[in-house]
Amino acid sequence: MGRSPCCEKAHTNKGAWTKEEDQRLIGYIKAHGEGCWRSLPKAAGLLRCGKSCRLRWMNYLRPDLKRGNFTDEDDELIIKLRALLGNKWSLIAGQLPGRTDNEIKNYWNTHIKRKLLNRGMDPHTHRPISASAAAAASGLTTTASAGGIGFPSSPAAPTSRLANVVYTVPRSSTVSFARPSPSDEGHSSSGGSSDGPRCPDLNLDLDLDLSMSLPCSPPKTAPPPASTLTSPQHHHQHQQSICMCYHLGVRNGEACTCNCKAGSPAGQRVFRFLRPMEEGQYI
DNA sequence: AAATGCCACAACCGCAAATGC
DNA sequence: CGCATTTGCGGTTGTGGCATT
Repeated sequence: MGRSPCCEKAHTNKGAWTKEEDQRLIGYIKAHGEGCWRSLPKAAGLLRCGKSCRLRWMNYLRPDLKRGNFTDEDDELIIKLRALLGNKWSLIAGQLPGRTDNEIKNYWNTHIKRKLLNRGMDPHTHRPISASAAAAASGLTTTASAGGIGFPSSPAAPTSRLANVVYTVPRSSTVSFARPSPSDEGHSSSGGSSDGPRCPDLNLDLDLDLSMSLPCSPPKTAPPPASTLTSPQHHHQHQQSICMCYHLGVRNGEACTCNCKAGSPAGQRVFRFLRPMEEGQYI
């Protein structure tokens, strides 16, 4: 019963990849492109499951990956994005070209958590440790503490079922979140148990680089050529049609009322999208 | 020099969304 | 429309390398 295994485990290698396996995978993808991960191992002569091949390629072998240390600017961006998005590592990685979700996730767990602790910040709540400790002492869980990211908690905040959250972004850019209540969002992955607004008014001072590519449609719908996906030219071409809907979790352009399709004028930009809240998610 | 502990990173697992039929 | 399959994501684990004792 249940799901069939993704591959025939008895005949697949596990653990660290060998150079030969890497070369086989690189060679196959160079010749045939990405995709069809399920059938790729057999076609490429690899004794691996498709998921393993995909992970190896995405996290390690992709030619556009940036190796090396994170800069302080990267750190700060990750901290802000993590505060904004929660553990949406793939979305965070989308803002850091050449970095993978796995890499950022690991980096967060190993470096940035400690960095925040050294600053006296709780890495989970992004609030001063003392405040978190006080909240903990008073019996509040991190999820229940309404404040979120370093702004004062507001117990008197309204509990509207569709709380609008406006994130003000420098460079004349404003990001708006309209968060549906759990009963409104049937597509939420884990249902969500948000009771009350978590971030009624937030200014993260998030300095988004508008040159980053943020396609309105999912890559799957309109996939750009892999070779140009991360090229500076590609970024430049999309500077005038930025929409964060897809990268922030809304698929198929739903709930997107931004001007990305028509090409918004320069200057003030307003992005609107639904941000599904995960169960136990806090920002 | 050997033993032990810690850390960082790669890889795996399970689940949910997306897609195809 | 419903089911099966594929893909992608996030949490967790395993392991190799380095530091310390």
